[in-house]
Amino acid sequence: MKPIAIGELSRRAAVKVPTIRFYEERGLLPTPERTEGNRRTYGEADVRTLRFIRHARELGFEIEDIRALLDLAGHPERPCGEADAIARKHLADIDDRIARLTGLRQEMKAMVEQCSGGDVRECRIIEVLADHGECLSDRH
Amino acid sequence: MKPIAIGELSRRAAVKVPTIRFYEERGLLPTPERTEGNRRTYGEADVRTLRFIRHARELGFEIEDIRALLDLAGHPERPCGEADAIARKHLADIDDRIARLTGLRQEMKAMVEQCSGGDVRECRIIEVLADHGECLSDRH
DNA sequence: CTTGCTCCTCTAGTCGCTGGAGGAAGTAGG
DNA sequence: CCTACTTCCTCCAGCGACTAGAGGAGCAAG
Repeated sequence: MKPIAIGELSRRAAVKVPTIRFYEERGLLPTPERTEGNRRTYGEADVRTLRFIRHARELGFEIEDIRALLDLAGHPERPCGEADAIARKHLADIDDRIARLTGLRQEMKAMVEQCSGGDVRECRIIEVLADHGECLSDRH
Repeated sequence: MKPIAIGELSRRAAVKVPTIRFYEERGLLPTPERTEGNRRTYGEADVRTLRFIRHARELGFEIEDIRALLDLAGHPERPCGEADAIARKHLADIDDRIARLTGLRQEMKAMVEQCSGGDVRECRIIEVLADHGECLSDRH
């Protein structure tokens, strides 16, 4: 297994180099070994971990949650109730966000469709934004 | 029309007091008049403007976009193509976010359901997050 | 050996707030 | 009129999660 440089890790995990260093500083990634010339070297495990982190971030997990999950992953003998709790919390969260965004989409769509292409005077976009009472949805 | 204090404005527009001052500093709210004792005083127009801002923020508009919209609103003689463009950009954005979140929801749901309640050893949550290839969706 | 890329550390900036310190002004009750 | 309480003022620091830049060193290919 040949060592992986930070740039390659960056490409393979689709995470920018400074962000990798940031994750290391925040304790999400283990302190990597260094070459003689003081460069970080990684292995395949780090690629997986970093993908895990990126993926979790895309799912909206906060750094703290991710650290908790990684801690858990590092201790396979512990029951996974905690990981489950974190994930469930996020499921609820995601449902909420989808509902909100769907409502907002309705409004935004209506706004765009009602725009007559004329002056701002008769532009519904600004009107609708100005008066919350005109919203199509009350989900927010 | 009696003057409105910042606290009342805050309650009526559902925007925190420091956030109001922040918006003022960022040029989203006009510099308000002051009382003899140096307190900001607002009017009904400010309530509407602030609601406009809050609403736009909830829709995910950035401060810069909001400033552009407000500028437009202040010049009713200009054509509203720009407002339309901003709103359209956001509609596309929202659609994208909904699609992504829906995919993520699937995954998250599968994760939670597959959690056996046993050890981390057989916990799907960590596995699924660790390996992007197991995703149910390719939308992200 | 030189060119050009990657990497190092460190610091500062981004966005959109949020909170606190320390003090002045306004208000309601006695 | 005095006191107590609330609201407001300014200024400054901090949050999360990066992102960007300066200034310098290491390394691989031609």
